[in-house]
Amino acid sequence: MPNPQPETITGPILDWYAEHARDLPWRAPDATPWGILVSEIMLQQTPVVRVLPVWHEWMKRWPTPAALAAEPSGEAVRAWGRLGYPRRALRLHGAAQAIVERHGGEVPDSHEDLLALPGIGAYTAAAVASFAFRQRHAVLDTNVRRVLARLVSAREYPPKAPTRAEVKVAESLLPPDPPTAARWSVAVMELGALVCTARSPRCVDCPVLDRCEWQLAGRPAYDGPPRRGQTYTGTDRQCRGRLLAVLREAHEPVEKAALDVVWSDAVQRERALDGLIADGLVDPLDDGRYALPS
DNA sequence: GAAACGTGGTC
DNA sequence: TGACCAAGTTT
Repeated sequence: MPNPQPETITGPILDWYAEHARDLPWRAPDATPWGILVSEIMLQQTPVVRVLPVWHEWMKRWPTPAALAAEPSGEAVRAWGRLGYPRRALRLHGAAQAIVERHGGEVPDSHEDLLALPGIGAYTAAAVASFAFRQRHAVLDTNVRRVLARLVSAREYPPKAPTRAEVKVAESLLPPDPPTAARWSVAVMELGALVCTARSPRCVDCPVLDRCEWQLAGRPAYDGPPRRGQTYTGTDRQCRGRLLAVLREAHEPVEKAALDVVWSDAVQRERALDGLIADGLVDPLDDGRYALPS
């Protein structure tokens, strides 16, 4: 059941955020919608500390969507560095092009238009609409889902995939005033990132400890199905990463042999390379060499 | 709805 | 040491 008095939860968390929020550049008063959008894509499945230097580099080099859209997509992939999931770089470049073509170079402010951009799903559309345009949307990322699972549902962890019920809970807590709702959303995320963490939550520092259903239930351990199970060593993913790293670090097209040396299993190597080409991350040139896409 | 998709730090 | 985790999206 939703809390009958949401303010008893939102109030203390908003107060906590006012005092403990990290000073992140995409939260600065002069942050642009574009800068916020770029940060949201980079932060998908990626820790803040790793994003910071790359974000600054991108903002300096491509301060507007038009600036990025004017460059080859391969430059976005190269500047992505080792953030991981390089298809995000390609999609961000595609989003920049779409913003120029469909929205006159301005990041759109509607959830619907944002959702239509490549690489932007339900979470990121809600996040950009909230954080860049101060709108009222339920923002359900992994941090918020974990906080609400504990606070409201007395579970240590949320379900594997977001459910209708989670959306309902998030909406029931959203303050009516849009700017306040936007601040609330970032505040819950921050609480999840700094206090209500996955592994060792710092409940002693929690502003709503006395209202936490998980705490009141005696912090029962997670009892659902295993939440993970992906090894990395030896996978196609690792192989793709090795291949792409060669192209990122080379500033001109490379011979096939330069790719062959970084992965010994030829069958897997060819499969991974084909995948990269199919994804548009690698361009097979007519002369037999390979390059980042233009 | 499950599976694929990078990378590096932590306990 | 190896499993888990970090502001998800796409197919």
